Amino acid sequence: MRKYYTITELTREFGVSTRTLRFYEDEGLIQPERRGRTRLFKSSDRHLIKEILRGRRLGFTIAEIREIIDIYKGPPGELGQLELMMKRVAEKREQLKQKRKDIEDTLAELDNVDEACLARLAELRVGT
Amino acid sequence: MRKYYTITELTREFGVSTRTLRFYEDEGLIQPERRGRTRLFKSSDRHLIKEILRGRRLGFTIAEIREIIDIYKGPPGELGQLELMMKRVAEKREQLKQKRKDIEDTLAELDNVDEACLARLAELRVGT
DNA sequence: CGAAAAATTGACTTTTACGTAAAAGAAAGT
DNA sequence: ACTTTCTTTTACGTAAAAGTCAATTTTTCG
Repeated sequence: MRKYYTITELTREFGVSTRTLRFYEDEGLIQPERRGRTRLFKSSDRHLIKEILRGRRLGFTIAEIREIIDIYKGPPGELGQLELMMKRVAEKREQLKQKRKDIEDTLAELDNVDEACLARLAELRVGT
Repeated sequence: MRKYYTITELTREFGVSTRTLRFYEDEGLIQPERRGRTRLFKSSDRHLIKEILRGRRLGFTIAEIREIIDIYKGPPGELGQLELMMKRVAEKREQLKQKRKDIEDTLAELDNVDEACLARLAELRVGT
């Protein structure tokens, strides 16, 4: 386990710019330590970045990603808060399931296209 | 089977604005007929809109959605084009599978959160 | 130490995907 | 016929998510 990552190490690993990581910091999604002015990223920050980018790939907005991250931060002590959190978890789950269904549907259509292509290829080989 | 849909019928059905549908037309994603100036949407247009919105939910850009739609338009005749298309189908499939994996991972983390919440709830009930 | 490479801040710009408003032509109900 | 409701075009506006540029530090390494 490494102690710290520099910002450029992480930009290279994840294929994002420094501007992007600083933007995420401005947005409060990550809070790397500082030595003087320089940012020091720990592996927990690195992991958070992974989650942020995962959310991004799924088309979530920064606000939505923030919600998800807040959820990960662990359950609060108070009863009302707990119930609210579980409700939010349920909502996110529904969103994700919808997306998964969208993916399955799209994959199915791509399968059809693929078959049509193969059929057309076969025709061509026979020499239409 | 209905013959035509008006623009507002579709906006209501899909929960989008007229501006959005016109925007998609400007972008060449749909091409409704015209009677005079008024747009007439057929069920094929309606179906296309469904696909567009599905892509949108998945976080695809308009350009990417256009690619997918172009793919659906059916296999071209020429061999080179066919091979190109199959390559693009394969690429999209990979993108979608990545997204699906992202979803599974996120769902798994939500499961953990849920469990933690339930555990905390149990503690509260016993009276910590 | 001293130069080169890396990091920081701040400001301005860009792109995407629409929102909004204005002005005017068409449709439909009474 | 008249009013209300739709619809259209044109044009400008905007929020989100960075990109880009410039001017400074700060670090690193020979």
